[in-house]
Amino acid sequence: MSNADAVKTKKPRGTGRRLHGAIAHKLGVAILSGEFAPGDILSGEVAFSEALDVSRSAYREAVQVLTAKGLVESRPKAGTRVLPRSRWNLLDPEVLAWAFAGEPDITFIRSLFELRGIIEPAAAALAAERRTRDDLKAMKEALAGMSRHSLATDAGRAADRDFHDAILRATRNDALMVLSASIGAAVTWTTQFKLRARILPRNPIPDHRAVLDAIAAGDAAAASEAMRLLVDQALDDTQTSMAQ
Amino acid sequence: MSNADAVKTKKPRGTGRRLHGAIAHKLGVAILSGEFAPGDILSGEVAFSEALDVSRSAYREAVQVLTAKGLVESRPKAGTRVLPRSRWNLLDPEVLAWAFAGEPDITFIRSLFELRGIIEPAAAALAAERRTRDDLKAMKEALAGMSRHSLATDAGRAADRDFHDAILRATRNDALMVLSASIGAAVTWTTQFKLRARILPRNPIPDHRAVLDAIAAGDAAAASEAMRLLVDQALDDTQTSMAQ
DNA sequence: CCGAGACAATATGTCCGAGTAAATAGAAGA
DNA sequence: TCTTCTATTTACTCGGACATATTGTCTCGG
Repeated sequence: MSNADAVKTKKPRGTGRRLHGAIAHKLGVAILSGEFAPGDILSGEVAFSEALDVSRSAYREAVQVLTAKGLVESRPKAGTRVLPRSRWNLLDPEVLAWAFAGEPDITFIRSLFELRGIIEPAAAALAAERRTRDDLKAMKEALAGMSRHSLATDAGRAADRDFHDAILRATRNDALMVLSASIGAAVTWTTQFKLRARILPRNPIPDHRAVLDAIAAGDAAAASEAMRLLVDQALDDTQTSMAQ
Repeated sequence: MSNADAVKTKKPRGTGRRLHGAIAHKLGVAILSGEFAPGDILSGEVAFSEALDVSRSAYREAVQVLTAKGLVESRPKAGTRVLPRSRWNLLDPEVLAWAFAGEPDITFIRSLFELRGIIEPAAAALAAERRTRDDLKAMKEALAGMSRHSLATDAGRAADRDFHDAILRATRNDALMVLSASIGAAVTWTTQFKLRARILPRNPIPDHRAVLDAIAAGDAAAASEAMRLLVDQALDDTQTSMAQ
């Protein structure tokens, strides 16, 4: 009975995740924040696993996660190398979460909004053509949720996400629906930025209702335009809140 | 009596990948092809690892990869469950590869083209405004490569990918550049479909040149329109080749 | 007869140590 | 100087053991 083991009874429950998930989170945030730059080498499985106080198995499984998301690549003798940013799956919801865990790059946020400005108006147009009664029902419920709760609450932000999600689902396009998670994350985190900067976003209900009305009417062009306005205003709010 | 071990000298080098990568590939294809449907449970780590003739560590690392891509979720006692399709990271290059490994869903291919039809014209417009001299040079070289080699060759398809990739890079938008891998994959595999169906795609050079010229001229509207035509024609070719 | 709480069974999660294979750096030779 | 070979370093794979958490069941009480 090694008495040294008795001291080691600490439970490294850093997050609520599984252990390897927590390790992946830690490493992912470190990479996204630039602590480990592309080209850097995380050499030494044993060294890192010991430094993080986990077994090599847990560390390796964490590295597999990072590899699956295109953040690193590991080869014998060469070690585990951080890949260039172009290989990162930046639209992966988890990677996105890591990117926003630190202080996110303003340029990157603008990129996300530019993507929203491309995807969502087009999606709204498609939704106007293809939406079913159930889709409209989901949108209305989400909008009602936004009316009940402020965007300052989790419930309000969830309703906002649900609204945009319902539109993307109404496009009946799997590839677009996948982007829902990414775009939803962008919506949520940018909203939190505004709050962090003590900026109260203007009342979003009218803009959202305009989109809903156009989709319900089956007017693709109007839906696209209404959504474009909505995204533009959200970008304005975000930029002013980051400027200060 | 370990003489049975001596027989076990076989090298299960299924693919060129690492072992856990090969397992992940096998499981990923099985899931994408519908062999394992959402909700199905891959219960029994030991059973699966033995069935695949690999250690439990290798199997677990493979499952971590699938988990990272949103294909499965595993919990103690409950087993490893295949997640609903909406949770899959269908735009992940590796997942896309698994989707095209079997016989891909026509609906899904149409979804990808719809996404291209949204992204690429908008990207071309942005590229027209932001392209540098180096960007134009890359596009010209890619176009030259397409002229030299037919799309029936790997080199030709690579040049095609390079062309679209250069445009997305010229947008100076990280979020759009990430989609490059996905869209590039869609371009490559759909081109191969046409070949498999003995359909010779029409000469793609003029269409591509039109896009390049508009971007070089800095005419965003023209670039967008030219790209829209290009994608539409590619979709036409693909649909006719799949119809037969 | 039905519901709530305790309990045990089971599958995943974690850890350990050894041995294998591969890729790069260095040494030896041409 | 260039090529080839060796040798070391590093990731990769394996098998086993223990810990942990969830779930289904069983019992007890209403």
